[in-house]
Amino acid sequence: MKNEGVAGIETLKRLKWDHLFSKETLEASSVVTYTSGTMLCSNDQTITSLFVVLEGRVKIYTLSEEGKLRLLRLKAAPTLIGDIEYASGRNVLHTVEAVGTVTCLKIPFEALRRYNRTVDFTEHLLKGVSEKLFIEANASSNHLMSTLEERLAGYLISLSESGNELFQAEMSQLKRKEVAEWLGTSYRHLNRTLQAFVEEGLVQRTRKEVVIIDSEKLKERANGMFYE
Amino acid sequence: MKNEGVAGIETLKRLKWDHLFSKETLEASSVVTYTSGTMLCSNDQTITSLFVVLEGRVKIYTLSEEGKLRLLRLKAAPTLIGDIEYASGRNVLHTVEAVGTVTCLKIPFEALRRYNRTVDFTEHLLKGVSEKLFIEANASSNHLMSTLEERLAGYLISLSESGNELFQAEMSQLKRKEVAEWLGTSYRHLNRTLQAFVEEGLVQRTRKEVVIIDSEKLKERANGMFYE
DNA sequence: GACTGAAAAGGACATATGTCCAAAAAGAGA
DNA sequence: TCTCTTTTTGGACATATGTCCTTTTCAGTC
Repeated sequence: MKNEGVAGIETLKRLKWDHLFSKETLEASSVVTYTSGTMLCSNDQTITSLFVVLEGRVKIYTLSEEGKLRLLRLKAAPTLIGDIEYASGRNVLHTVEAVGTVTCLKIPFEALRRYNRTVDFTEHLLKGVSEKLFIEANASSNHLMSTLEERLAGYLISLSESGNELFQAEMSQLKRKEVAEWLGTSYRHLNRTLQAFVEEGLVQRTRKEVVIIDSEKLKERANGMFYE
Repeated sequence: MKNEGVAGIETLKRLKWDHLFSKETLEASSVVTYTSGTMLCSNDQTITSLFVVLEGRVKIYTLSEEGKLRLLRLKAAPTLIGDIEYASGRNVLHTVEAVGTVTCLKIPFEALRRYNRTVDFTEHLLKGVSEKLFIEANASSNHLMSTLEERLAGYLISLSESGNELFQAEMSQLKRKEVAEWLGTSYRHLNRTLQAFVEEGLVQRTRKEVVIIDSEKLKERANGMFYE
């Protein structure tokens, strides 16, 4: 790790992730900072490094050829980017973009292959990738099997219930447009559905935010949909 | 491994998977045979063993509370079942059902944790889970971003192109109803779309099968959609 | 060969959702 | 305060897809 790396190691220790990497691996790595809006990697590209997001938040999405955006998640540090590609040897699955300033530890795949094939590290990757698969699979099923009304109600409920802090930290404060992208619908239709909730007295809508009025009925509308 | 296990080891060797498991692990495992239609595991259940499908084919799907079926894949041996759950510690993500007779090596998670925490094995799991994530993510994007027409055309093309033998082996010979479940649509709408293709002279439809007539135009209709 | 159950085919209608716009409202600078 | 841009809001319309049925066709089996 280059001279600027000390801060990186500190953070790794704080996260209890320092045991995952060998000395040689860290020496081959560097701490990188990205300004808001920078892509850490994008769709279908090849990448050659793993990113350990140490600080900041990233936005994960796919962009189709026709330019449609599918927002998957906002993720807060700590998180891994490039794990799936490292594991599968494929091109980048999802585009990742910095939201605000982001600090990463950038570790070449090459170094991982040479100096880091430990059970600890591999199990860490495995656990992480499995979690991502769970989230993706659920999102996918949810989308397939329910209407926007249910998903939107689920989203609002998930933002308001206690015990769901991680989701709230990551997914609140989306702009309206981003909410639409995340729910996989058009801005227009999101508004329409929101309007319906307002008319039924389930929520109140200001220009800035949506406030839940009748969380019981809203929960019924969500029909079991809940995000975490 | 119990006395019936010899056949299991033979198969593992043939698949070049024998180096993945320690002697102790194999001793704690057993070879199990399932008759057609049996569930190896189902949605939201807990499981405690990994299944190495040695012979036969399995059907992977999720069943929602309302009884809607989402068919994910037909998979031929060799394949792993329960890897995601082993890795994440969560309940079963997808229901798995035997199609025809299926032979598995059943390995308790317990034994894996005790006797099998090797880099080789963990990397094998990691690679497998990543692949599954890729397939799931693509399916999900495809579904979100394209109409049934495109997906159906893509399915038909994917079944006919050479160089796609794995997909063909696993996904041909679905019944019409299953195709609908896999494409995530209703039987009715699948028929309607098929009918449109017939009217345009893209395919010919007998009661048993669909034959491609104009694969060029069909490919255009698929609009880049291709499954593998 | 007639019966029967499963699969195929499609008519009729409802609806969730997308597309395209235009007007209103709010901020951001100058 | 006045522009200029961005965001919000919603009208009008098209369409992809689901739901519910009825009819047809075929593959067994008694």
